Amino acid sequence: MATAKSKKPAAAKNGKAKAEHGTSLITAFREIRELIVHGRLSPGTWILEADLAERLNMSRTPVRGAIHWLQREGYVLEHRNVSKSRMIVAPLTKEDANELYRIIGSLEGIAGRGVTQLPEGQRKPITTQLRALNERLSHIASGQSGHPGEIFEIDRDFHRLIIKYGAGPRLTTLHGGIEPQTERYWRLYASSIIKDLHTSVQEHETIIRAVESGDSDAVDTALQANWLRGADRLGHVIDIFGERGSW
Amino acid sequence: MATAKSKKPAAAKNGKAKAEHGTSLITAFREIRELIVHGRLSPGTWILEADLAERLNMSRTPVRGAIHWLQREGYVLEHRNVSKSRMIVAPLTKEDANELYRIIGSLEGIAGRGVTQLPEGQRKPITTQLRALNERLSHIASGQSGHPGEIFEIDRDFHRLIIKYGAGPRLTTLHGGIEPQTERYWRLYASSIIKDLHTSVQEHETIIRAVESGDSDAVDTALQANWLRGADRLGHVIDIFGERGSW
DNA sequence: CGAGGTGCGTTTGCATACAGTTCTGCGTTT
DNA sequence: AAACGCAGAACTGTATGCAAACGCACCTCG
Repeated sequence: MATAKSKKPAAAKNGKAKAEHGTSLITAFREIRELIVHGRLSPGTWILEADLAERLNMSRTPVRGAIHWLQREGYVLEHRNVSKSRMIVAPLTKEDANELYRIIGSLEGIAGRGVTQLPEGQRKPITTQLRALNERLSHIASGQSGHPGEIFEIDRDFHRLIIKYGAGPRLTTLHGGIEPQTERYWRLYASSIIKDLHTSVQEHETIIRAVESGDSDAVDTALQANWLRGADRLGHVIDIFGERGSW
Repeated sequence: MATAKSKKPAAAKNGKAKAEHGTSLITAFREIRELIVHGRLSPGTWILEADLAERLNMSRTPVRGAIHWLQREGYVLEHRNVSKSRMIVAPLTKEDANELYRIIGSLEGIAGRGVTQLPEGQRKPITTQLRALNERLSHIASGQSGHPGEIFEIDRDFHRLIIKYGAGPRLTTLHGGIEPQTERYWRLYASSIIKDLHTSVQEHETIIRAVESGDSDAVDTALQANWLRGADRLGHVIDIFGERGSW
């Protein structure tokens, strides 16, 4: 495949697929990231520029740029040491998960400190929102009703709130680059998440209380603990099902 | 400038300027980063692809990619909200410095924890190296002899050692992207660094002792404190000399 | 029969051409 | 004289062509 592609050379001319907003490069970046995160590009498989370009109805240039971005953020690795890199989708390993979760926990810890340094008038509505999200999680935990996707989204929103109010521009960008990668692992983890959900709810409750008390160290610690526990739970699942999952 | 540049269209054909190793894109990335870090591209000024391409003797394509990398890492920002980004060299502000130092301190804290978890046989030679570097700093501090560049390099090597032995691949990459940005601020700071050098030496000593004792929390805390103190000192200088420095 | 070399195909990386958009500067009009 | 509008230029973003390099397979020689 991806051999003689003289079929749609200027197919994107009539602006069919670029209907979204933003530039093609950003579109390509998001699309390819989605493909990787959702597992449509399996971990360990190698990436073909021309193939993706055709799939996204654009030229190789923006696709190329997007792949390089993804490489820098860790979604893509280069096989073979130097020169003429052959890009592969980053595999999912236990060590990588541990490192990834440690990093994001640490970053969110910083953001959590930022939240505590807001005046109390601003902190109050934030805790209200956090509590509302955690309520929903708690409700799902007791009712065993929600499907994994919903749980994931609520949890993600919970953490994003902290970033939104506690992180500066740099930290926000950094987090935005790393956070989606946790979704790759989360999908592995989804199977066994529901039974541990109450633990997560409790950890979140600890975080909220720390925010309310305004104790920076406690917030930092609680956020890191939440992620580290997540890494532990994830590591357990990986031990059972094997690395790289069953995509 | 950067107007009608029909002079050296295929000048790079004979492989004159690409004599180094690696691809052009990586070369461009390093070169432009150097230009920014060393202040030859002043903070706040806007970046012209064509101009840089001519300066580096290559086409706009790799330059373009490099600029996008730099943007993602925070060396470059886009002026004008969305669409048709006009890139500018990231300005140096007090808030940014604080955020930057907090982030890198946190990341090195993780690496520090990693170091403490090595078996003692491997940890010993590391502390020896750390001590040797700190000796040199201490010597300079008492003799008031070294020039700022040397001090910077020794301090950088100190922190890089911790990354080298305590960080995984992800953390190493992340740190490698962020660390050079501290140099931009360090140059601002250079003027008043020598008189505070003994403080830095003491902080390093604390770090080393924490590593020796194998106390993860202590190492983490000590590293973060070192960076936070640095940010404080830097903030003081910025208050005096004004933002954006006197490049 | 095995091992090493060579040649071809595929793919990446770079350069350049082209189109769209925005900013600037000058002229005209009120 | 000042302000608004138009025209022109310049810069960014994208597409495509071209060359070199990597990998694989086949063929040949020991």
